[in-house]
Amino acid sequence: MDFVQVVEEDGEEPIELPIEPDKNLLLSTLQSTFPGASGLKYLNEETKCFRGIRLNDGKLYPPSESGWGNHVYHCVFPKENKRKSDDQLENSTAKTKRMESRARCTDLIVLGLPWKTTEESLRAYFETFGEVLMAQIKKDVHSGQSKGFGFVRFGSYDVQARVLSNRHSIDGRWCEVKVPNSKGAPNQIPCKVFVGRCTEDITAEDLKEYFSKFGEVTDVFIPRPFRAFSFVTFLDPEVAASLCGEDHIVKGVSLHVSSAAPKYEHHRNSYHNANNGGRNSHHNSHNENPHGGLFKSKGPTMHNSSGNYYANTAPPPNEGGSAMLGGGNNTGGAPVNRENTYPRGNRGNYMMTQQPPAANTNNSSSNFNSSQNRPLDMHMQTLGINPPPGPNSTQNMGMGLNLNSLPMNTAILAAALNQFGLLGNPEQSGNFLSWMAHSSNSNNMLANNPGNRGPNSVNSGANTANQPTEATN
DNA sequence: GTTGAGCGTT
Repeated sequence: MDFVQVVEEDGEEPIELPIEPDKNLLLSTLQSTFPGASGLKYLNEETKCFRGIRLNDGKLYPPSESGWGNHVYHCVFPKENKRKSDDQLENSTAKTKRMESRARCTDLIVLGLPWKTTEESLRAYFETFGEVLMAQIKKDVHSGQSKGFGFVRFGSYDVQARVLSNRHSIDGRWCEVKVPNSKGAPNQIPCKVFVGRCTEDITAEDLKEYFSKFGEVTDVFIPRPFRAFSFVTFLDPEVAASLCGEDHIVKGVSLHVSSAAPKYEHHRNSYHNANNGGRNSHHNSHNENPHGGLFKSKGPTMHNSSGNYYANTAPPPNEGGSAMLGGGNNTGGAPVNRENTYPRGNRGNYMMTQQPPAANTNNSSSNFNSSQNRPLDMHMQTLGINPPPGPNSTQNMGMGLNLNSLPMNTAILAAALNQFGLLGNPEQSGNFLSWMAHSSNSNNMLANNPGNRGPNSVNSGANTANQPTEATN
């Protein structure tokens, strides 16, 4: 068997690596000794330059017909910041690259660690791939003994991707590195948009035809029975993003495009059940739960909600009691959060994306979200109004609204809801109207007198906490 | 003090 001499750094003692019968050196062979190495180079005596070794299909090829020669080869490691000029590249592969680099890192679980591996040695191992933000070993609380697994987080997605695609021998044991089950898919940009103000005569084909001029449409979903909104999924999430917030006229109707998955970042490091952008779920991503049951998938509890689709479907009439759970997509057996489901017996069991309604069901405002078993936010999206973002927004009034951030008069909203027949329950409509009267006063939308918040303001303390302050000094 | 599929006291 022939060998090639390889060093990681100049001046080190070379290590001889075996080459294959066809004279190639397997990249995996190289990486088993030099984790993170992406190639080889050697000093060309004639030019005094380093010459790179051809890599194709996981094989490193000898630099000349005569083979590897007597060179001492140097490992090449990817430079993390090499690709700063990505913006100049606009072909589709560059775009894909860009999407990847935009994707965020997640903690990775490292399974099968030797008992002896420490956080230091774990970090040292992975630092050969790139910047390590965190390396931890899970230990028994009492004994301090390693449980044989740990977590690692990288500073760049490229590094993370490379780590995930390699096998790892850490402290003499083959270990597995995976995205933890406790995470959803890594955050990605949604491919799906919400299209509000649809009329019944607008077909999926119409939408597809119209929106295809912006990019490839991979899916159109129109909930049945008719509910005045639909979802359009694009192949390219950037196309989807670019359309959000716009009005588009289809068949003479002004449709409003908005995000299908408002991102409410409750936990900074939370990628739980993050919407994967529909890329892997074009046929399974409408969150429709037609049978009125929970999603069947089980698994470790997820913390829900970042990037969950937002109340985009309601059950058919008479099928109340279903809980629309979490998330966008539940692909890959992504676990479903059961924590945020409503208790049994609570009608209008829609996921609120944040908190179940307060126990006080007599609270009039809390009923609005249950109007016809649909969250008010959904109605708002139907009207092309995005629920206001922000961690506290759905706590206002207990109903997913920060009134002051509404872009419109609540009276108009009420009228529109009535117009759409979304306030079917007279009792609840009554509640709605009384709430509207309150909120109209309190947020001065009708009074239109921003400076005046006199003693008649009906804002409760809880709500005023989230009101924008009018004078900051 | 043992072990070898799993999923993280923040």
